Amino acid sequence: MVTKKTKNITRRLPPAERKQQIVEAARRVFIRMGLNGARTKDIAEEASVTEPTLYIYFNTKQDLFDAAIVEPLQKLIKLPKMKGVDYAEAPSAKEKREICRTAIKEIVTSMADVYPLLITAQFSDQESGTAIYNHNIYPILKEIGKAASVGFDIPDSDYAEFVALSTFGLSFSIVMHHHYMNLPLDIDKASDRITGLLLDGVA
Amino acid sequence: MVTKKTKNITRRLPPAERKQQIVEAARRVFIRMGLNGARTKDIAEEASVTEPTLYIYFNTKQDLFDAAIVEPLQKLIKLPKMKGVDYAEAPSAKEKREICRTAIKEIVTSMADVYPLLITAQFSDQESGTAIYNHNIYPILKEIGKAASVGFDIPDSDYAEFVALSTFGLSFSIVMHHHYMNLPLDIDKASDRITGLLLDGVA
Amino acid sequence: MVTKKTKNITRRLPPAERKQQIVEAARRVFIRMGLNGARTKDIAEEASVTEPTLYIYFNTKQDLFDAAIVEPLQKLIKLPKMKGVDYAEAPSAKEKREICRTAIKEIVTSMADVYPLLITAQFSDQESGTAIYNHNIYPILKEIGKAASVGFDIPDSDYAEFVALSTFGLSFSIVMHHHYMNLPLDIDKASDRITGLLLDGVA
Amino acid sequence: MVTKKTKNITRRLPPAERKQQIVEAARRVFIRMGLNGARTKDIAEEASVTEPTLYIYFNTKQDLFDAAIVEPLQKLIKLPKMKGVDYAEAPSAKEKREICRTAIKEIVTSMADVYPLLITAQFSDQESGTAIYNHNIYPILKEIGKAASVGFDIPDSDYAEFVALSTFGLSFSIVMHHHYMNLPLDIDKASDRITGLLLDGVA
DNA sequence: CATGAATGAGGTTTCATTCAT
DNA sequence: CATGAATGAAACCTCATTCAT
Repeated sequence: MVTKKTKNITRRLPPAERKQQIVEAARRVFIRMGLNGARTKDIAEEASVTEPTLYIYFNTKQDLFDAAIVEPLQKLIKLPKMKGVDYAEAPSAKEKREICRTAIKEIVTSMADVYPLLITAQFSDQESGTAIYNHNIYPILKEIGKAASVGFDIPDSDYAEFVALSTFGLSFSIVMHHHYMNLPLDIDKASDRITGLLLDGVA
Repeated sequence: MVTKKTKNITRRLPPAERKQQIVEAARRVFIRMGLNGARTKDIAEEASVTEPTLYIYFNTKQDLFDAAIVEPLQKLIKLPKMKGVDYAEAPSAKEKREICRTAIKEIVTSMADVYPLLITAQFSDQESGTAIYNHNIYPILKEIGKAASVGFDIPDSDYAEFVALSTFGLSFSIVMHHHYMNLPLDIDKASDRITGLLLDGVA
Repeated sequence: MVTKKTKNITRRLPPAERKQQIVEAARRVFIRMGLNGARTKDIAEEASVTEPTLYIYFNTKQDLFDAAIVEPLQKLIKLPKMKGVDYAEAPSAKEKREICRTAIKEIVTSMADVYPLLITAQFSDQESGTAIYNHNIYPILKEIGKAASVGFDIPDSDYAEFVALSTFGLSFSIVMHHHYMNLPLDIDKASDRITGLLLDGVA
Repeated sequence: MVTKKTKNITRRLPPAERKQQIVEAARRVFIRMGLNGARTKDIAEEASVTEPTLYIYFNTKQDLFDAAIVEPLQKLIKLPKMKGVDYAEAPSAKEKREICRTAIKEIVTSMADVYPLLITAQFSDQESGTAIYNHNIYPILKEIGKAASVGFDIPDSDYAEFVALSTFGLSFSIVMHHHYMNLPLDIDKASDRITGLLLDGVA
């Protein structure tokens, strides 16, 4: 008697699900290995499909990278909706501080989500790094700068940009630290500290 | 008339010079393309030698990467000698501020030099990123933290670490900005601003 | 009119067949050129596949060498089942002689099959030659020696070993001769002569 | 004070000596690694010279191989001067046996010297193997055959050739055994045994 | 004569991608 | 839709050999 061999991999998934599965697998591998270090073979294995299947859903490895890393990065990086207007209208210092804290918490939260994508996309090579910075990061910084400009009442747009950059740098370094030390990130604590630093300097 | 053919590339350089030339070419290419994106062919062309010549001086591409990126990174990253002791002894607030400014200027200067190496080594893949962070970056941060702890009179070592991390993040983001916007970096101005932020918060 | 281009090589063979095809091609090339003289390019051409295809079925050239030369050598070299026991029990001289002739015929037959593999594996370099001799040839010789010891009633195991070695040498040289002179080998005639020489010396 | 660096390698040897030194080094390396496995780098190191120096004395690696392996092989392989004539004239059986033993001793001695060269040249690839066999080995075998034909009074030249081949095979296998088992070869004992086998068969 | 520096040609192996089923 | 088989292109690296000193 011959028994039919059955593979343990999922066959004939609905296209959307399969695509999702591939994108997520690709993301994990790209984050681990970078664009050029990742092998389509590894992505396929991670997604429990064969390599040709990748090419049903994506034309090239670069497309897959875009779908797995660049697009979600762009989506996530837009999220923090600055409430500069509200901020300007807040009368008391205490309220101002609270609004600021909330905004920074949003930024830190976003950074925590975005960090692996960011460093994967941003630092894969100089050219795409520059592109990402110009098209995706800098515009956000300018928005944050504007909000800061209104919120902190900074007329000097150059200094406002510096403040925005600082917010980015502070969030980035905190998340980086927890990332490489493999520590859980207490977002509230981090946001509080960053807010404190920004408003008053080192305690 | 037949003229003797002469190649326009420099032949028969002393080993030390040739090696230097190769290392510098490799650095440029690795910074542009990353470890996995860089091609030995490109490095050879950039250095005006043939590929086999690379292998006279280095056994593998990885060795070349180490010599071109990792080793100088490690050398440069050690430079900023924190003067926490001096700082503690400084009596007046004004003097303290000045010492702090000097220290930060050193850090920013170092960051400006180190930035391309840092992102090339740190973000080529997760594994080496973690290694670099643990062996090269975090120890420095702890030193800066100690200096900050003494200088700012911070008893909480966790918070001191946060301050060190902040210094890193602020320098990093400023240098990053100028790097991708292809702008010259005014180190004095940047240091002043960072110092101001750290000591007093946003103006 | 444009006709669909079709390659004249067999595509999409079942793996077992393709592997077999590659192994056989590799064997021919290795026998012709030796391990270090053989080029994967030549093997691929001989097998009517491209070089990468070789690496689907074998990890390295050495693996291919093992599969094409070493493994069949080990398999074939085991075949001659000595019938020393039968031999001892054979009563008459005539029967003894016949049993001896049969055994030697088996050895010569085996040698004829094995010869190209043997010299390819044995004489590619000193190290592997020694390994093959110790692991594959000498054990067989010891077995033959034991059979001879029983069959010819030789108490001196050292002399029995010499007899075994002689059988090997006689078969080897005969097969070698026909191999290089490109002559067909008459196994019966060869076996008869060797048997005669071993039992009675030069006629 | 700068001291002049002095290399520890011998410079400016008389050409003949230097050539000799290179040939011997090459021989050792070729015997160990085979023609295609040997690296000119290894040969140069073994000879304590640099690679270009090899090319002062030899045009190609193949030339060096010929000088180191093929030529000495051809020289040594000619040595055993068969004394077939003497043999025919020897009257008594005992004298005949003694002359035979002497001849075989010469062959075994020659084989012991020649063995490493023989397998290196003969089995590096099929083509050169065939060439060596036809030009260097077979002619000798024919001579030995003629001597045997006279000495043993064998009219059948085909059988005489078989006897010559047998002498070769017996010597070869004995020397091979001692070579791979790394045992000293007792030439007298080996010659006695081979003589005995050839004249009388297994004792 | 001998070498240090360099290279042309080519080796094995990898990888993203395609084709036929 | 998914795969098993195969490949073109090119990667890293090696090696015999040459050139200028």
